[in-house]
Amino acid sequence: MSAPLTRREAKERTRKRLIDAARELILSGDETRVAASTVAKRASVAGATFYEHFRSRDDLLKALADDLFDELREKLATSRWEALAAPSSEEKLRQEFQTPLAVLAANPDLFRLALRVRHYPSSPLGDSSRRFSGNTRSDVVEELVDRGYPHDGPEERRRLEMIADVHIAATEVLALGYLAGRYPDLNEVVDMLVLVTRGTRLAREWHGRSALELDAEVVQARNS
Amino acid sequence: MSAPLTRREAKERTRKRLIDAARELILSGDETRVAASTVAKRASVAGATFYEHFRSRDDLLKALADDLFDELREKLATSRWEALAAPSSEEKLRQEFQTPLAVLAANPDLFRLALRVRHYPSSPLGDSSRRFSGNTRSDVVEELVDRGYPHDGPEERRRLEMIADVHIAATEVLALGYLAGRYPDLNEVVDMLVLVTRGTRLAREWHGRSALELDAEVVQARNS
DNA sequence: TGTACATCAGTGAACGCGCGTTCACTGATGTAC
DNA sequence: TGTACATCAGTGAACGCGCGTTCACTGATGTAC
Repeated sequence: MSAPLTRREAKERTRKRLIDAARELILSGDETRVAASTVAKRASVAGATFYEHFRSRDDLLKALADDLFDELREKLATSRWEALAAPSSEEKLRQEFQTPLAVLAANPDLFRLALRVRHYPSSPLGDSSRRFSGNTRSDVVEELVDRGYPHDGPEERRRLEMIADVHIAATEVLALGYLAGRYPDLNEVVDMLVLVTRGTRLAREWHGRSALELDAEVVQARNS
Repeated sequence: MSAPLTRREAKERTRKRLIDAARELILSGDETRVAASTVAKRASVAGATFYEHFRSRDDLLKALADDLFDELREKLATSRWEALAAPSSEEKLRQEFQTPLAVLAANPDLFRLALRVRHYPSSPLGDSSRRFSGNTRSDVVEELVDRGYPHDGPEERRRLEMIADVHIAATEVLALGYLAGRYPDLNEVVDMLVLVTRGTRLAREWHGRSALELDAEVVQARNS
């Protein structure tokens, strides 16, 4: 039997249907195709109903974008917890790349959406997306500080941000290559990311010395 | 006095006006706004004239995209020539990052366009953009081979592609950070990129050994 | 060199389409007594 | 518990807009004799 829906329940149900419909549409490709009318059609309601729930198309898109990116950020944030549980410090480092990679690989639609809208200043999704990127960078910077990277003064902070940017970007391209089938083995991908940190972590010993000086030292040490 | 334009000249002039208009529009933001009618208006011709020169809106967009990305690739390709001219091998490496960075920084609109359309499967620009990305990766892989990175067998080739992807992605994010004002000093950016190669070039000594084993060796060497 | 015709670049007006949004309305749910 | 009215979720039809594209046409340029 059909439970006698209260007005509130009915309205919430319809709203959810609209949001779900928009979500499917937005994740399955081109968000320029996420039209108010299309969303309504997919939710099996009249076009006018859309405006009983959202002030405008952009209103829905913004709400949805916040939801989606918060979700992704939360999933990515679990990586640190999981990494902390790893036995050795090497395993910890690998975990710190493994989990984000797995998250991105498991949510290709969401991942691709983030990549797509990131550079669209005009898109209503652009804002949430850039906020998301900024947050992710902050998260990673924090991680680096925990790992003992120097972070005093603006120059060292800037360096940490650069390292975070590089780690994130590297993770993203390689995840993309994995999704494209170019790098079928995630272990190889993690190996590569660990290798990148072998370079960037040299910044830990950077105190006024230039990259070239530092590099020369490392090379000497290896050859000795 | 107005030179008596021949028909051919007149038509070419109009075509150029249309392409230039489209180019300005596409570089100055949202390419979804590059409508046939907008382009015609900006070129000061009637809307119907557009179709005397291009079969459709997509036709123009594709032609334009090819032009733009070829242009960018050509500019980036000069980096290798310039790098070869550098005196020392360290300077050479720095140049290999410095020039691409300078190119991206000098063409922010074009750079941002490439980023924007890269992940749009439906956009008529998407194809050219992805072809461009693939070419750039090949170019960098070639560069790595020249620098003595091992490239025998599918595994090593894959590794080279990964390294190329990482170098490109790192260059791009940092260039973006420079454009955003977050990393105002390009020298610092180059330092960071050189640091990244300090990690990835460890792949040169990788022959069947794992990243962790190799890393342990390096750490030992440094501490000795 | 002049005349008659062919070609062709460019035009204004119109078409159909999908879209975002509005509006007067309907019928079911909630509430006051 | 029943009745009269208020509220409100959802609707169908319509509006205006910008867009991609087409079409019959114009007037200048090219060509054959």
